[in-house]
Amino acid sequence: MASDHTRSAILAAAERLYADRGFGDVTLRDIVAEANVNLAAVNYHFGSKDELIAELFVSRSIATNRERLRELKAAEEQGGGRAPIEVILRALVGPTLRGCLGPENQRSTAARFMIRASIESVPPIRRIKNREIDHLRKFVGAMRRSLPDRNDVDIYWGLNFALAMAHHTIRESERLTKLSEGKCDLDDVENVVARVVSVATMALTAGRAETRAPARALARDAR
Amino acid sequence: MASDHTRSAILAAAERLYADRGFGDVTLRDIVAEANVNLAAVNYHFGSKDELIAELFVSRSIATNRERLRELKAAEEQGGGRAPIEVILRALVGPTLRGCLGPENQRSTAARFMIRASIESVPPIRRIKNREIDHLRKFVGAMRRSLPDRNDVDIYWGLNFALAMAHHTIRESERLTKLSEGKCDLDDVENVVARVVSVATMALTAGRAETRAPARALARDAR
DNA sequence: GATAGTTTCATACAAGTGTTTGAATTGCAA
DNA sequence: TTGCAATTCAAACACTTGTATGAAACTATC
Repeated sequence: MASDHTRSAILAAAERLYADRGFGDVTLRDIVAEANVNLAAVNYHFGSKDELIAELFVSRSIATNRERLRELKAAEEQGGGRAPIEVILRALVGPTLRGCLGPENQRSTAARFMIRASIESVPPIRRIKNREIDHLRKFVGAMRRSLPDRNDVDIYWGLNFALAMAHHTIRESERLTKLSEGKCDLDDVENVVARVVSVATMALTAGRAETRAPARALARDAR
Repeated sequence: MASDHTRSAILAAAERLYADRGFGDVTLRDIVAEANVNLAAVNYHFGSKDELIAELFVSRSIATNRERLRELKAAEEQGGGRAPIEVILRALVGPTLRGCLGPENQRSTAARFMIRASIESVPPIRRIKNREIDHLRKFVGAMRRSLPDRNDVDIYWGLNFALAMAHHTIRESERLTKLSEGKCDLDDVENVVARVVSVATMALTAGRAETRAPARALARDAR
């Protein structure tokens, strides 16, 4: 079975580099340099570069999903099967935001890697990514239980917007900081989480009549 | 001055391919094949691949910005210097959503190219992208005039979330369709625009006390 | 301590990339 | 038509990429 040392060194180095620089411009030679191993080691241990990426993504994916679900289940059990929508949304976007924003030294390479993966969509990952939908369905279920008289379409849109705000804020954090001249403090992660959750909650709980058929009359007037 | 035919054929082909497949896997040889020109033509007319991308991005960028600003100015003039926040947001996200979603045959390659550019962030584009911030500032100004008693931080966050919802919905439209089993109709673009504008408006106009210090007590309780 | 299996290493390889070159072709003015 | 510049073209170039090879080093079992 051997030491496994090289294997995990490669995984760690690859995750770090991909998280920092994206998949586009990280070569195998970059990875083996970072890991201090020989070039051929990647193909020896993983078969190919794509299989390395896939293994990295799968293992990180199930770890992340497990964490989010743990948080969700705990909340639902505590609430006797129904959690407040804010808590559900917090379980959905909190871990990722916390892992990607905040003080540099406490960001997790895992979270940043997953964000890269969700953005760049490189072939080996795209092939696997379908199962993330099954994971999201569990959140849809919890949201349905939390808001029983909300229709499904609104739930889906609410979920979509919650993820949108979280991911976009992470991706464009630098631009938001620059645009606001530092007035939007992205290091205050809990504030960011609260804002995202607050807006998503509003989207999901706003007056029914308005949200079911969202402001179309107004849309026409505005043309 | 010559015919310019080759030049514009290359630009069109490149835009089409980048819009469809992203920057990652479109080679110079793909472009010249699509444009029916010789390989060397790109370097002859543009100097390098990066300069081709940059020129494409710059020209599309100013065109898009001009359109958004035209819509914004018209609205403000009609309202005597102040436009309703919904109309401002509509001018911000409407054109992009309309250009990227909806029936296949009426999507604009320009809009789809710009979305790719905003996602993949390839080096030649990253170098130019700063001026987009100046463009966004004009929308910040309009939003300030529309909501004079809102503080700047809330404005910035509202703008950020509006763009977040629009872009994310475009990028993940396929996933949302699959997740909702078709119940979220992304071909009904005006409905999508209305939803995004509606939620962003709520984010920007919700009760002051709540949004200024967003639900932090609740956040603590939820842990 | 010899041996067989595993792991490392330097090196080579094939394929693909953007770019360059120099000759051919074209288009246009004198 | 002639001459000259602009443009096109096929081919080659230099470089980087992921992968394969075969020898060397290591490890553990007998």
